[in-house]
Parts: sequence; C-alpha cells; structure tokens
Amino acid sequence: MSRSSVKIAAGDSELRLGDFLPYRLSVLSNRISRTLARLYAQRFDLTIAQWRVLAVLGESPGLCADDICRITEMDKVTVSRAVHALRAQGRLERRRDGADRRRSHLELTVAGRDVYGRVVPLALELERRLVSRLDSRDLLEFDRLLARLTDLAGELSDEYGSTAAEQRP
Amino acid sequence: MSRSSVKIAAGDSELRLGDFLPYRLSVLSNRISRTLARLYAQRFDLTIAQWRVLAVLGESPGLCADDICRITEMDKVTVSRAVHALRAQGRLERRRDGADRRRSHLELTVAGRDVYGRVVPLALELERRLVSRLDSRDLLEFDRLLARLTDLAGELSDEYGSTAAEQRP
DNA sequence: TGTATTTAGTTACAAATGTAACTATACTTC
DNA sequence: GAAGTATAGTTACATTTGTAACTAAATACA
Repeated sequence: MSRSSVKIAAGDSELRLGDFLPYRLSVLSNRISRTLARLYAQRFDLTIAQWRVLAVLGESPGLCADDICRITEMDKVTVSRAVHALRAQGRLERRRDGADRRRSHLELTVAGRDVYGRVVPLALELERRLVSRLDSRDLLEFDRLLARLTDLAGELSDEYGSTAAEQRP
Repeated sequence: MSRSSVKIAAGDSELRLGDFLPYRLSVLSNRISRTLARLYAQRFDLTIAQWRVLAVLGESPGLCADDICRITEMDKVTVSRAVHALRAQGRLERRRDGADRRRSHLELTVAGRDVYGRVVPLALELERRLVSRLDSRDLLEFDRLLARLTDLAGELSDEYGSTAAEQRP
C-alpha cells in the first residue's frame, strides 16, 4: 500500500505513481468521463465535447462559440467541430450577429432542447450516484477543496506556461 | 455565482455545467495534465504515457507490459506504443521471460534512469507547489476523499458499462 | 483614410488514442 | 498429445484531438 497515510507530497524525493496527485486525478476523471462518454454516445450519439456545448447552450442560449470556449476551457477548434456536428444533427442553429459579423449566436433547436432535456437527468443521476455515498459534510469539503485546487492549478499552469516556454530546441 | 454553497448534486433537476462534478474534475485534471505534458515534452521529449511507463519502471524494474497496464489503467496498445518509443530512444530495454516467452521484462537503461532521475524532482516539485497552499488537514482530507471517489467511480463504471457492452477485465 | 493588429471562426495537417483483428505462445482438458 | 481456449503483445484502421496556418471581419492608430 502506501508509505504513510499522508500520500501526497510527503516531502519525499521518491515518486510513487499511485500516490502522485496528477496521476490520481487523471484516473478519477478518466473513469468518470469514460462512463459518461459511453452513456452519451450509446444513447444520444454525442461526444463529450458536443455534450458540453449542448449543456452550456441549454443553460445560456445565444452564446457565441468564443463564449463557450472560455466557459468550458475547450479550445476553439474543439468547439467549432462540436458546433458543426450539432448543426448537422439538427440540434443547434446559428444566427449571425448584426453588429459583428464574424460572430454567430448559437441556440438549441427543438430537437436540441429535447436531447438536452433527456440527457440532463441521466447526467445528474450519475453524479448523484457517485456522491450519494459520501456524507454531506465530506461532500461540501471536497467541493471546496476541488474549487481551491482548480484555482491553484490555473495559476500554476500560467507560471509554467510562461517560464518554461523555450527550454528546449 | 452558484445557486448555493453545496454545489454538487443539490437534488436539483437543472444542470449547471460549472457545478457538475465530472466536468469540474475534468477541468482540474486537464489543467494539471497540460502543465505536466508541456514540461515533459519540452524538456525530456516524453508524452504522458511514456512518462508513466518510465515512472512505473523506475519504481519497479522488471515489470512486463501487462503489469504496467494494470498498474496505470492505460490500455495495452497505449503501453505497447510507449514502450516502443522508449526503446527507440534508448531509455528502456526488454528481456524475454525464459519461462513464458510471450512476456518481456522491461527495465530502464542508464539513459532511462538518468531521465527518470531528472523528471521525478520536477514532477514532485510541481505537485508540491500545487498542494503547498492547502493546510495539511485539508490535504489529508482531500487525499481521503479522492481515494474514496475513485473507488466509487470504479464501481459506477462497472455498473454502467455492464448494461450494454463488455465487462471490465 | 489606409495600414497594421486583433479577433472569431475554419481548414488542413499531424500526433495521439481507442477498437478490433491478428500472431505467437501458453494453458486446459479430454 | 490434439484441440480448443486464454493471454501477451503487436499491427492496422478509424476517430479524436491538438497545432498551425488561414480567412474574414473588426479595431487601432498614424
């Protein structure tokens, strides 16, 4: 098992992959994402990216692709492709902005809202099943720490991104 | 910002992507993974998969590819490719098992151990910088909940997975 | 003006990843 | 010990995904 009960960052100079936080987060996130992806793909013919675009537009109709990029942290190519796919499926429409004609406002069609209405309960159910076995105090705590770490990871990403930019040929 | 302080699974039937646990975990994991991937790629010409193989073998020399699959939760194709790349880079050698000749035991070369020795401190440093701003009680708590959720996510994945396609090995 | 820069979004290409089929060896059981 | 099954690992193909270059429109500014 583990060297000690404090697995993360034990001040050690050796590494155990199984205790390494980035790795452990990736395993958790992948397990959940794979499960969801299977659900979306099998029942609704949606990828994760398409689902996210659908989710954002279901919540906030009329956003443009760039808004979705910022909100979801997906890059613009990913969003562009998801939007195209959803348009091809007749689940989304776009309407050019009158003032800025580079921009298009995106909205779910009736079919899009229908899928949205069917996916959301399943997604929430999966989330509920995942967390229902934590007591509410733990859940609240996890929620808080997750938010905090996400902020910290953002800062860290900025630091490393700018300083390590050209260390190697 | 959020509807309430308890963001996750508030018993609601509406979904806010920004509060949705699978999404939030994915954002956190991706922020960290991107940062690390950049680090590994720029300074050591390593992908995440290659790094993981390196990490496992640095910790436990002589494992075979299949052991690495089980330990890392990567699939065998991913591992096979990472092993090939590391061999091509002269960072890893394999030695056929005498008793079972389908199997090869994998070991880092001198060059491999050298890279390993240089990556580990950077990886640990990144982890340490990430968590150093949580107090140790919070960290311990996060550690515990992360492990718990990962177990639960495994169970959930099995449940959802078994309904349609294949079982997990 | 008009020229340069920025921004929204797309296209084209390259790298990575998953699925499935395949090879080779080992194991089981009759 | 032959025939069928299981396992380790690879190859081939299809999808997905990221990177970079591009188009078109808007903005800055000289």
